[in-house]
Amino acid sequence: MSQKLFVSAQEVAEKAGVSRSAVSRTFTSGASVSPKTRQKVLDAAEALGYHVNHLARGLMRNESGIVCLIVSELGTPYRSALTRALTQQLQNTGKIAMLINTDRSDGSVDLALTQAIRYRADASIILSGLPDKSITDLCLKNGQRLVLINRDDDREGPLKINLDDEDAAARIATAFVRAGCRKLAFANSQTGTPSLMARERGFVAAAGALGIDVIVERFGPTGYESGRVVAQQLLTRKERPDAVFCATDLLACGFMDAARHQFSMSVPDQICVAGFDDIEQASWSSYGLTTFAQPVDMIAREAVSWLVGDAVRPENHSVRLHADLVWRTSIRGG
Amino acid sequence: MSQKLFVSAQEVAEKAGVSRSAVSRTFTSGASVSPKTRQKVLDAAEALGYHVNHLARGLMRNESGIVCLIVSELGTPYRSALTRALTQQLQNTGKIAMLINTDRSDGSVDLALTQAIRYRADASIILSGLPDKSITDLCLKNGQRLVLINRDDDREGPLKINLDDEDAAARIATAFVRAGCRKLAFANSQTGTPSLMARERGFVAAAGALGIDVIVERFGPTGYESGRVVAQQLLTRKERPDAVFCATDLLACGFMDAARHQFSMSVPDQICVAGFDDIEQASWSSYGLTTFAQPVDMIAREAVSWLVGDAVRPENHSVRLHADLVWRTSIRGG
DNA sequence: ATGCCGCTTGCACGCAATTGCAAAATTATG
DNA sequence: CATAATTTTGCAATTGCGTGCAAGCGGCAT
Repeated sequence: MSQKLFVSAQEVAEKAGVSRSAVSRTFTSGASVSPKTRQKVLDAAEALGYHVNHLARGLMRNESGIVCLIVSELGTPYRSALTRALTQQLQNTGKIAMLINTDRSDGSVDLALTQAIRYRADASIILSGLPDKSITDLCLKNGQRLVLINRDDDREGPLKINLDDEDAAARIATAFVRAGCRKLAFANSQTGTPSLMARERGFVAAAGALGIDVIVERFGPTGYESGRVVAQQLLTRKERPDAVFCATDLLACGFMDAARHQFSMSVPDQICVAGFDDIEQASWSSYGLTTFAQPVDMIAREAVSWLVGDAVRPENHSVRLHADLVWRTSIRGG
Repeated sequence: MSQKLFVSAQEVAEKAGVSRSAVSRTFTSGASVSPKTRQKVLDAAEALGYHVNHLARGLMRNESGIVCLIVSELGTPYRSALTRALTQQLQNTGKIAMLINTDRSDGSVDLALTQAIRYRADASIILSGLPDKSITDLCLKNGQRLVLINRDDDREGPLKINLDDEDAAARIATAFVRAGCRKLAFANSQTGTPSLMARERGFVAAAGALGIDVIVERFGPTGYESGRVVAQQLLTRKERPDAVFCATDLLACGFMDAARHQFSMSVPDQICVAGFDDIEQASWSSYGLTTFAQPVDMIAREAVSWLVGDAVRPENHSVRLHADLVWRTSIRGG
């Protein structure tokens, strides 16, 4: 009574008075069915509430249609925006997203990928963390495609999508100098993820080329609170910086709030601030943060089109996308 | 050569020198296997990189382990926080989340549920929109469980999780009055979702009971920009309100920013503001928004524990959770 | 009428697992 | 040591579906 099973192709076949294969062919694009049996099947299916079992189909075709999204800190603006774009793109191409949370703990990503393998996901997209080589090898060996977003890794096989972090950092350094700033600082988290470190490297190097030393301060995870703490550290020095590049917008928001409300400083008059990601909050008028836009839609498009493509893909495929500078009011001039 | 298939239980059985059932039993908790065959199987599995095929398992057991999350506007702080909590809870209980984006378009949710049926999801959790009755009936008939979060619907079968929106709205009305406000306003979006309308109703009713008329203004979707527009509408009246309850925090942030930066008003001295959701940004020092906290973790726990429970569930199960008032600085006094 | 061609259709097998049942192997008991 | 009791184990059936193969069917030219 309660656990009534789903309708199967068999039942549809009986009701339509055809063979089960006819039902199967009706729902398989490119199969040979005459228009009239096709219609009989569709009517019967509609009447019974039949829907193809994608578990069984996946079993046969050896292609589940599932793509695994591996994410940490989904509650964060940038991560959720990217996740949204990815699931949307996947849906548009007939795939479906499986979502797995990870945390900082060791092996968390490996566990997620194991789940992806169990469900025979066609591919996995990794937005956070970096899996063990043995696991990625297993994925690849089984024909599962892998996409690494913003994780600068040099192993072969996966598609790697990155931004021009270093170049962007250099651009903002010159922007600061052009605005008359001379005491530059970089605010980072302590997570040390590849893209954050690339921004730091690029900023320090570009400033160095202009003859300026950069004060680098790192603290905690990549969030608003850390931005406040770093502000505390930078603004209690005897020589305050007059421009700060924050590794992410969340850090920048925290920094600006502390600078304004705790140290009564004016942005951009006394200190210029820039961020990275272009989260929605960056455009809110309390911040007006000048920042670099992550091209989330383009990232999603690149990832998904590569996943579904049967084009022979080069062994070491890597995409580098450009981050546009979005100019707002947190830097003087412009 | 490329599409090397996954390792099957058959191959593991051969390598371990046992039958395929022994392999199956090794990976089925509660099955009877002797310690030594079990070990032989585990060794062989490890060596070959074998992982149980959950598609096939789901087929046999008639239980896929998949739970469908149906969400719109995932990029939004509240939605992403709730989604995160849900996927985490699901993982903790051995289930896995499938994520489907919906938009405002007709039948978008129905399409999502169809996908859920195709993949034989054990359950679906709907965070946005409301599906057609014919579809939910189909889900329920097939033994798929349904959870509706913040969608006040009266159909039988699904679990409904709601907050005490009306009561919360009444509490904030008295708080405004206690702070000395007399000209109350309510800022809403035009989406007219049940919980938003409940907040509006509750606020208007409670104010009415205190002898106060409420100016209600509605605009657009539920986001920051709409908050700004509503501010425009409310603050250009000849009699400005001195307290505004915004249906969500995003609206409240937009409202506060417009009030401060566009109308040069001081919050809370000239106007008090309250929101709903307690998104992370509400606690940022630029806002310090007094708001009601959505108990996302508790919502997730309730939903998931009901999904996995075999307890006979009453036909019309409904949970009403309490939204705590988080007092910050956007209302005078306290 | 016969032969040929092309499109449909059904049969039967295979995909990767779980599980009831009975035989075999192990252990406990008299 | 024989017998009973208790696991363990393998066989075979089952889940829902896709697909190669051969048979069936209709149309057309000879």
